[in-house]
Amino acid sequence: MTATEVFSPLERSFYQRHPATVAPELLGKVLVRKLEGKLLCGIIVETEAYSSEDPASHGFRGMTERNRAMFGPPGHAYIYRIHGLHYCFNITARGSLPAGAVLIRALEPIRGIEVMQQLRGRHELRALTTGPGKLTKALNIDVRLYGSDLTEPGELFVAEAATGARGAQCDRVAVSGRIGLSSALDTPWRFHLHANPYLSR
DNA sequence: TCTCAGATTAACT
DNA sequence: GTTAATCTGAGAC
Repeated sequence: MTATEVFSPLERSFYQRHPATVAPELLGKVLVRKLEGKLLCGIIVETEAYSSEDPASHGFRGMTERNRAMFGPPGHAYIYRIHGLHYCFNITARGSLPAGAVLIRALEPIRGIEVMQQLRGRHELRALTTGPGKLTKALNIDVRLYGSDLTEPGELFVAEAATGARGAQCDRVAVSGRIGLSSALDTPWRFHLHANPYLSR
């Protein structure tokens, strides 16, 4: 990493829209994690949209202690634990909805890869961030970052695509049904960059 | 108060 | 292909 690289967070207005609109536009953006002076970055290659009008969403049945961030202001981190073991990282996004968020499912690592390998305990690039629980571990994301403002250049934020980053933003966006759900499978709210090698599956 | 399913992963056979 | 690991909230009792 060089000191000349500057990442600017996306503006709040980017997140003040429906999750299904925000989710595909997040593809190709860069997730930036500052960790002990080091910079860990990855291109977002796979997302899923969730909203309070969706039976599969945590926000569907009202606010609980865990999901309260979904009902808060847009552009913040919603982090939760799944199956008692793994964390999933979401970005809150909603227009006039009472709650909404976009799940980040997979990244393409571009900076701080050695640190990610340490955190994950794995060496293969394709095993670092190709799943929701994997990327949170690779970037050391946990509940300490719950509610973080992703429009501020702090420990964690989302920036415009870095120049020369494999031209990820030129890839085509593909749409499909979401993964791992038992309800609302006919809602095509999973978005990913076509043929990217770092998709979760 | 108790039970179960879940936006998952990795280590088994 | 199958299963264990193990936390939270909803729904049953």
